[in-house]
Amino acid sequence: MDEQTRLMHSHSGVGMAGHPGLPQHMQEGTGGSDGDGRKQDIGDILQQIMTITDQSLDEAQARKHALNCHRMKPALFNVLCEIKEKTVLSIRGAQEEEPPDPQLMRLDNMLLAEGVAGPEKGGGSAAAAAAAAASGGGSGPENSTEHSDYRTKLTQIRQIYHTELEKYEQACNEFTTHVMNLLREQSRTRPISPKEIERMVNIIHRKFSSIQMQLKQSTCEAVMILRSRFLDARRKRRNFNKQATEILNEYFYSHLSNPYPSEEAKEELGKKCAITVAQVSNWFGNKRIRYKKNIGKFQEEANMYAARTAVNATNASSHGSQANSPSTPNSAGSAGSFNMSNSGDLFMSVQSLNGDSYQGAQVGANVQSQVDTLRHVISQTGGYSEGLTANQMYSPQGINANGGWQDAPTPSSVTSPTEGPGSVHSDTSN
DNA sequence: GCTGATGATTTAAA
DNA sequence: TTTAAATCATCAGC
Repeated sequence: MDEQTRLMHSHSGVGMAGHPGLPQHMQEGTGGSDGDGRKQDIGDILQQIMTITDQSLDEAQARKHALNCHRMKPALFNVLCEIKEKTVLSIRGAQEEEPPDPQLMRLDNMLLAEGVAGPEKGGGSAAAAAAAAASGGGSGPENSTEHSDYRTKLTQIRQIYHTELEKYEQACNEFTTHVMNLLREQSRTRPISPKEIERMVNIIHRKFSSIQMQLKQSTCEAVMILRSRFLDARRKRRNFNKQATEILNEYFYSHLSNPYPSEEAKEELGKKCAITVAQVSNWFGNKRIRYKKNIGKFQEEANMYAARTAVNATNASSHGSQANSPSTPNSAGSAGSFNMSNSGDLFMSVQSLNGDSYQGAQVGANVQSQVDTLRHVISQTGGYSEGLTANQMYSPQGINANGGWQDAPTPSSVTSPTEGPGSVHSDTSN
């Protein structure tokens, strides 16, 4: 800067013709040859620019006016703009070429999907539909009330979002206009090209869009909270109806040695219970772990279902028809039909009643007597105890020493478990 | 309101 | 991918 000033002072003596406030000798011509004269002109203008702050306001205004009206001004302006373009702006320009922010895109997509952004869709009908689906398609008054509540709250979020967005946009436009006017004004004395103004506008927009992103993020969070509050399946948990539970329990206890229904069996159970396959899987997962954890607690239940199964088996046998139970993957019941009438698992459920057999579970004498009764019933049906001895019937099966079902790991492709002396085919029976 | 039951979710392992 | 196990969140009976 000092060097520049010093150099510029060395050119003093060259002035602007016909302008007030300039040395008289400067106004009399360009002086010397054309080339030298132009150089001196430029040097003089630069010097005046550099010293403009040292002058009084009136003097500065007069010089400013003189500069604006100078014949060399447009050329100088262009040159400075060009230099600026090649240096600062070229660097800045490279930085500005950014791909669209993926996070912003995600937020936009989510807000669109939720019906918060974009055109009004009846207060988030898509989300309401999702709510209906999540609640198992229930269409009771309770559901509709909750959905309208959900919609109301979503509409509130939408309104707040749009209000804030409008505010941001308004502020952005105001600020942009202000900056543009300022830059345009300054472009009369500084080398500011329209392109640079445009870039500045883009920078302002980016700054504001980062604020917008925060708004979108907050809105998304609010929607997520709302969704979890209203749509979270856990919050919407409803116990299965009694009949469904009975069907599931019936299957579980009749396949106690291998309570891993195949996909087909799950589908069939799901159909019968009016629940999804996933729910069937959940139910069996829960049941297995809870049964294993506390066999004693489930003894009575197991006993009851074993008895029921036995009775069904008896009826089935005497009527020559099949009981209504889904087949296990390794049972040889007719495909698609519910066949548990002759399942060897019946024995397993009976065995499970024998507390000595499983992890120290206690079984009372009454249970033992029921087991005996069941054995009797089973033996009467003919075909269930074929080839089985009393020892086989009471040998520990199903849950092994580690607390797992023997053939649990391959539920969908179960083959016969290892059959040692005194063992019973886990699911056999055919 | 407390407590057990229960359906769903998450995490780790195979 | 399926399962066990742990955990969460709600339901339901008292």
